[in-house]
Amino acid sequence: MSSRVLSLSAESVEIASETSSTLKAFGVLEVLVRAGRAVTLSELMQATELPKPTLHRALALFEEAGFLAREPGGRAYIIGERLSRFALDVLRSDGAAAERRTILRRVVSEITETCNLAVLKKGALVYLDRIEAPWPLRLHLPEGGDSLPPHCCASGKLLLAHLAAPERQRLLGLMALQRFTERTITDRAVLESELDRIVNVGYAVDNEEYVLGVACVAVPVRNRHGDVIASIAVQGATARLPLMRAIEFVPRLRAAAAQIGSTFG
Amino acid sequence: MSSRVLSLSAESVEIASETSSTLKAFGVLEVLVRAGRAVTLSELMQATELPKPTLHRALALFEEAGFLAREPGGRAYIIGERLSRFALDVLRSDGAAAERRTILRRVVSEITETCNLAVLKKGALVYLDRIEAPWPLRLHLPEGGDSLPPHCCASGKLLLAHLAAPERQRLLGLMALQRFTERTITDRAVLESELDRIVNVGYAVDNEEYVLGVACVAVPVRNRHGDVIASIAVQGATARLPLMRAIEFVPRLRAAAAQIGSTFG
DNA sequence: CCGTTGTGTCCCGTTTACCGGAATGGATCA
DNA sequence: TGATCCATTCCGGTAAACGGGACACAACGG
Repeated sequence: MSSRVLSLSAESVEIASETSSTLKAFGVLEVLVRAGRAVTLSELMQATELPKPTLHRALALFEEAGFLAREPGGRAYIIGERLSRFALDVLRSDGAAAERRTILRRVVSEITETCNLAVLKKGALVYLDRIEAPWPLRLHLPEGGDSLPPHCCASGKLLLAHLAAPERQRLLGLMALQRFTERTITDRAVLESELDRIVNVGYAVDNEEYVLGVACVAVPVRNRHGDVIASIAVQGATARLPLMRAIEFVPRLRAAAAQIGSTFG
Repeated sequence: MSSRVLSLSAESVEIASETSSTLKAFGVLEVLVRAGRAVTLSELMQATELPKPTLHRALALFEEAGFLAREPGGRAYIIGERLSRFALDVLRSDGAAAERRTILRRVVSEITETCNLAVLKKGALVYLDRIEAPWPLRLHLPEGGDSLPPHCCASGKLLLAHLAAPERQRLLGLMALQRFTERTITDRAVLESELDRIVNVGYAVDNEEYVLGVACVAVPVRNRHGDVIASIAVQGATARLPLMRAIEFVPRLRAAAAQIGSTFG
């Protein structure tokens, strides 16, 4: 049937609940683009759950600006010249990202375990990049936008540990220390001494503290002033990668961290 | 030097005089993306002539939503994961994509061998499109989202070869050059002279360097400024398509490349 | 031929989120 | 230590987005 609702209902909630008109409009574009064909107003209404006039205004705006166009002979919207050009520019301007990803990819191909590059953003851990090792058993973690609680993963603890003392205190005081497994550290004093230990040994581990059966080891990435600005971590199922073996990767991770650090101005 | 003012003054008038906040924000993204590197708030102020708080709000919005990210350790803005994914979706489902597909299909029907259209994304090769020739023996390559290592396929080498010199150097220095067959080029110096040769002759070959029994020939797709932005390649089992015969298709591929180049604004 | 249904577009009073000058905070360098 | 530059936040005024609803228009079926 043609009643296929663009199969994008997951997205719809986000878009409709978005407060900013700009992001709403951008979400509409994402839906349209992912459909992979000309899309009509009503299809977009179903997919985004936005009111008709709102959608119409956004689409008219983009059409006026050349980002969208109308299907010749029909009313459905298609991608415009300007948006197409913009997309090409995006893909061409990924110099530094390409470098980092290449370094990460190389580590993964050497140790054949999943690695990631993460930073702390507003007190939460977010991944800048992640390369999966080609094992069938994979951990499905929030990609890109979403974030992880820092108190229970290696990267998070590592980045917390290297914060300036007052900042670290402030964050620790605010964090909920939610329990995920029986090994999650939920005691503030214990976490604090763990962080001190991490600074001393120079790496952090997650011994099934977030997901049972998954262990991680993280090392710091430093800029040229020596500040810790990100972390590289290796992560894997303990069945294949027991913590002790993961720790053996620390020297290799450190080498990659040095390379990646030098890509940050 | 770094005193380059993004050389985008032409755009600035439009953006500052734009009434809609959404289009203003989009214009900012266009400027940022065209810069091709991390850009700071003040640089964008000069390039767009927008007031500081306005810019800051737009950028914070995009950062929050994952379209942009910060240079870790720095303040400059870079392209985020979500924008990158969006761009790839646009190029794949563009109205122009239909046109490109038509051109590609015609080539395939003329030479009855599989052809594809690819770009580099974050240092890896991704297909924008691919038309299979109707032979029973087909190569099953990573579909859709996945990507290929560039050092061992014709398109990858071709696109690497046409990168700006410093960028190419950095990427080469970092790549793992994993071996896939006995013919894969795993020596950096050899690869480098191969890339130089590719620039000179104007096409690239893959002589069973990725999969034994599969050969490819790739030619560059250029935009109207002459920049290499993508590649078209023909690929086939050597049993049916020995490399020497594949090379005979170069003129035909070049003609298609010229046509496809003109579909990229 | 005329309802009916499924569309796309427009109007307009309400409200909210954007605007941008100015003040604040926080680096870096002399 | 103070000067300077730059990013970030504040805040009152206002313009722009919002969305219910009405209207046009086509495509059908009775």
